[in-house]
Amino acid sequence: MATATRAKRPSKDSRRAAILEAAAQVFFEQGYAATSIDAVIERSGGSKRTIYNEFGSKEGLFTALVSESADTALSALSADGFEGRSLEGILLGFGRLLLKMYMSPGLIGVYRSIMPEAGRFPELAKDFFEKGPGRASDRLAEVLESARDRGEIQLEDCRAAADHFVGMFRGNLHLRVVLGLQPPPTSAEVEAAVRSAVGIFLHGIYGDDREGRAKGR
Amino acid sequence: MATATRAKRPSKDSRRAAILEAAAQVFFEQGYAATSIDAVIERSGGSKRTIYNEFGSKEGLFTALVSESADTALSALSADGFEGRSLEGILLGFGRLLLKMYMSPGLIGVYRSIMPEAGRFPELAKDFFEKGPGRASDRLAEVLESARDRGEIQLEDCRAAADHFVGMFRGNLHLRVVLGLQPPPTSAEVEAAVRSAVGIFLHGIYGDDREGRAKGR
DNA sequence: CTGGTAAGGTAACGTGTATTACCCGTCAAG
DNA sequence: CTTGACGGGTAATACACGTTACCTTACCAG
Repeated sequence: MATATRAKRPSKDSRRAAILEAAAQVFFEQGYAATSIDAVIERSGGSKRTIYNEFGSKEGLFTALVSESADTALSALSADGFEGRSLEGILLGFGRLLLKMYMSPGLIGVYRSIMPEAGRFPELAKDFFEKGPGRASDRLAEVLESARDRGEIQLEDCRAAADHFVGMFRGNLHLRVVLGLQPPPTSAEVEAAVRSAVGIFLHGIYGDDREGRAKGR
Repeated sequence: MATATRAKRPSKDSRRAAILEAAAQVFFEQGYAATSIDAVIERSGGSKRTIYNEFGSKEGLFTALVSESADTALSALSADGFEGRSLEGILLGFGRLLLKMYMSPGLIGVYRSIMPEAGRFPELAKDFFEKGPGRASDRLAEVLESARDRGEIQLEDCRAAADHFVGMFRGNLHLRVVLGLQPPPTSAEVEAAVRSAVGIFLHGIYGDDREGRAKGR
């Protein structure tokens, strides 16, 4: 049996992808409990049997969907090329990355759907938090600590500061989008929000000797 | 008919309150779609008929629950006695108020349950946002603007800054609690988080002439 | 005390849904 | 071309839930 499965019948992977695509539409729109397997099938084509063969159950499908959506949306957090930059540059880059991630349809959907189900899927909630907001905060805390070690900033609790920074990007703008009260922001709006947040955060970080002040205009 | 309804049969108000109490437990724990009317009755006593007489439908019950929970938790936002205080004092007080509100069981529950239902209850979502995070941001923006007018701070976009401030109090700590990954923070943790957030926010706000610097220790 | 009214309780109804038993077409080997 | 087996489609099953029809009981006017 060749590993390359050419087939008239759609390949296993494409079936799986189509189901996950359809599942994203309905689960992320209606929530886990209100979504029926039939509704997924209506959009993906194929049959319920395929879903049960591939994912085992409704829970399995939801778990796989959330897990993969989060992984995809959050994978950008791994690729950090922040080495040679200034602290302001790092924060701006990090902020843009964060805000774009948080505003991506995949993560918005994960947010919407995981909240009431966190009790039913504790491991999923834990994984999501640690891979996303938790990791973002960890990485930023490291950056801040090394900056503190170099004497660039003065900060008592780098971890708390990192949490606050991350929180600024899940503020009212994010909430409005998650609640469906407004469409995702344009690139210009994203950029403005990032610059504003970084400005506030940065100028509160610099110590009393304000050497870095002239750098930003 | 006397207004004081002494009754062997529990008064209408107490029945209503008992139902809402029970509804809060199950809706906020399981989410709207996964909650059955029977589950509410099991905890409140009484009968389904009572619920349908009082609230009309499952949707009506949920709407009333979210609406009243939000009103109760958010009523503290109206009572502002921030007049004579310094900007730092105002922000600290406002921060404590915000964080305690966001961590209250009622608002945590509203958060959990309204997210995936925002599409189904657009008005409820809008009301919630405007009465809560939106209003908080509005009020803070006013405070910031008047401070700017007095020359205390230099800030381009007070509205954006207010959103960021509010966002810091819905950061990773809040998310962990909403996802059930940790219990609500103690008073000491709340105080530490507030001081940290206000510190970052404030020292980023003060203009180049850093007159207010000596005030806070 | 008595009758009338409205609210509370019970049980049924119809619907929707997760899951599975069964059957058919398709694909690879011989 | 034939054959055997496996994945995919259909329909049935068992169940849970929102809602309501009907009955019972508690309250109040006279």
